[in-house]
Amino acid sequence: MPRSRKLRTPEEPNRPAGLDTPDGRPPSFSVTVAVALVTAIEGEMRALLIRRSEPPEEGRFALPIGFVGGKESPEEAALRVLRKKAGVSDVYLAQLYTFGAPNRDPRGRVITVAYYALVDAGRLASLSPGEGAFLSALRVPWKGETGGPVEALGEAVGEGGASLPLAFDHGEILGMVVKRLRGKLHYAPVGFQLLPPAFTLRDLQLVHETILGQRLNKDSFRRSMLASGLLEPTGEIEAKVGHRPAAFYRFTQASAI
Amino acid sequence: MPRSRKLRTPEEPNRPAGLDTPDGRPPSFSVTVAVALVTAIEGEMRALLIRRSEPPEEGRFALPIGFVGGKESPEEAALRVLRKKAGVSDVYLAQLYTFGAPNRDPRGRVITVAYYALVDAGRLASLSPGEGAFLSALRVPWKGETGGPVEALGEAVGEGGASLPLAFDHGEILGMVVKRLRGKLHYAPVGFQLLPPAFTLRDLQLVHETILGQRLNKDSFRRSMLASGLLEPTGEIEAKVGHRPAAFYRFTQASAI
DNA sequence: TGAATAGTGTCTATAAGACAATATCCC
DNA sequence: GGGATATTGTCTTATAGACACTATTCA
Repeated sequence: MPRSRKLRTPEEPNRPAGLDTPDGRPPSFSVTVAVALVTAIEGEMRALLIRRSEPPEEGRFALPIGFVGGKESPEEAALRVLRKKAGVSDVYLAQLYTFGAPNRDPRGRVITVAYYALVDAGRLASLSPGEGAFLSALRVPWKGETGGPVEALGEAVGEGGASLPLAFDHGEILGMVVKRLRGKLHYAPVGFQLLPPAFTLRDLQLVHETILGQRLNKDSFRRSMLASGLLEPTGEIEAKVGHRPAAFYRFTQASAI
Repeated sequence: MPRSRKLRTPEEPNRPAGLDTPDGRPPSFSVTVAVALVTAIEGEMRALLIRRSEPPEEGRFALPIGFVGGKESPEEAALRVLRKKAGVSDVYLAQLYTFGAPNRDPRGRVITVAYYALVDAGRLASLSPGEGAFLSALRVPWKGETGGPVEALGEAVGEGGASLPLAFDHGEILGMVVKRLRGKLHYAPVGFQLLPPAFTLRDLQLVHETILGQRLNKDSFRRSMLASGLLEPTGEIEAKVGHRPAAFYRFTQASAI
């Protein structure tokens, strides 16, 4: 039973014992978080990107990233990064995937926990993203839940803008976000995190269509959403819309996704 | 552009620069993996547990765990742990969630990447798990995809065995596995990872019912599975079953879940 | 032959898609 | 009033559940 060393040394802090590694000693990692801040605007998925001003990947576009500090959880780090790099708080945040390939970062052993955050487009308009940060439109080159990387565009998808060079594996991460959201939509009311508190059925359908990348049947969508019990009318209706105003709804559940 | 230090020191390897942390310097982490090796036997979900023979959590029951080595990815570490602690290779492995709360482990800062592995019960019978390892039945105290921890039982669920004390947050991890599998079942043919290459529709239905924790309509299940195009008859039929033999099927897709 | 489950066919209930008709607002 | 979209209602089609009936094997 050689449980061995009880003493700590600076370069090897106290760690769980009795576990096996190839070289016998657990190596040290840096842990970072990457956050995909996603919204839906005018039928497009968009994500916050920041142009990198220094190596590595200088000049390429990256998700907000940051180290996990010594006294915070990865999730807290993600929220801190969102606050600092994107100027947003109180957003829905969920863990996506953890990357840790040995040669992922040439400068050392790094584990990255990727998160995605959802926010309604209206709130982003009044926020102050940091230097070089902007909302890039996403082009998804696959259907359904096939998966794979997505492209980030400088302009709106419909305007044929060139795709931006993405740093690291951030194109893959954004692709996983889209795939995850499409999956969630099958059984969870994802949409309301991308919408203001009150919205019309048309707004909700457009968000669903934007996430799924395909048109939906209007009648069926109305019926199923109204029958789901997740919506309740606010009593308000649209104003000044040039046509019959739609009723506003809110979600009856405060959480979900 | 103070990209600074190119030199490495033992206690602080070269790390990405230009990122913010509360204390200015990225701290070091140990990274571990925990693997839930899950199967379905006779209508029960089961997972491999190992009784811990040393602190912390001595005497409690834990998933197979291990450090991520210096030259392997977390996924490779998970496969290595499965091979060493459970004696299994060539299993379906998927990432589940990453845990990294600051006080998760009293001995230092640890990030744990949790995985789940699926294997058909027949294969486990011929394998040799390590010392103190066994397949524990899982009792799921919630319905649908509510989520929450599950209990591990020393005996079969139906036999009223006492629930075993689980180490760390492994009850939560197992609960997340069940929740994840139930979610996947809505849109992916999860079942075939828990079945041998050839199986009857009854076998498949029992696996689905075991995962979901509820009975399914036999007629609808048959129709939808056969209409899905995911199954094809092997041409073989059961033998010596005391009743009309069922046809064997195989999955037409080699991957999925 | 009987027990037991596999597999088929049919009917019904429910959900989804299509489409027409009406309602309501702003210009 | 005209344009535009919301909302309601009805009809059709697809899918899921219920159930009766036949088929096949082994004890």
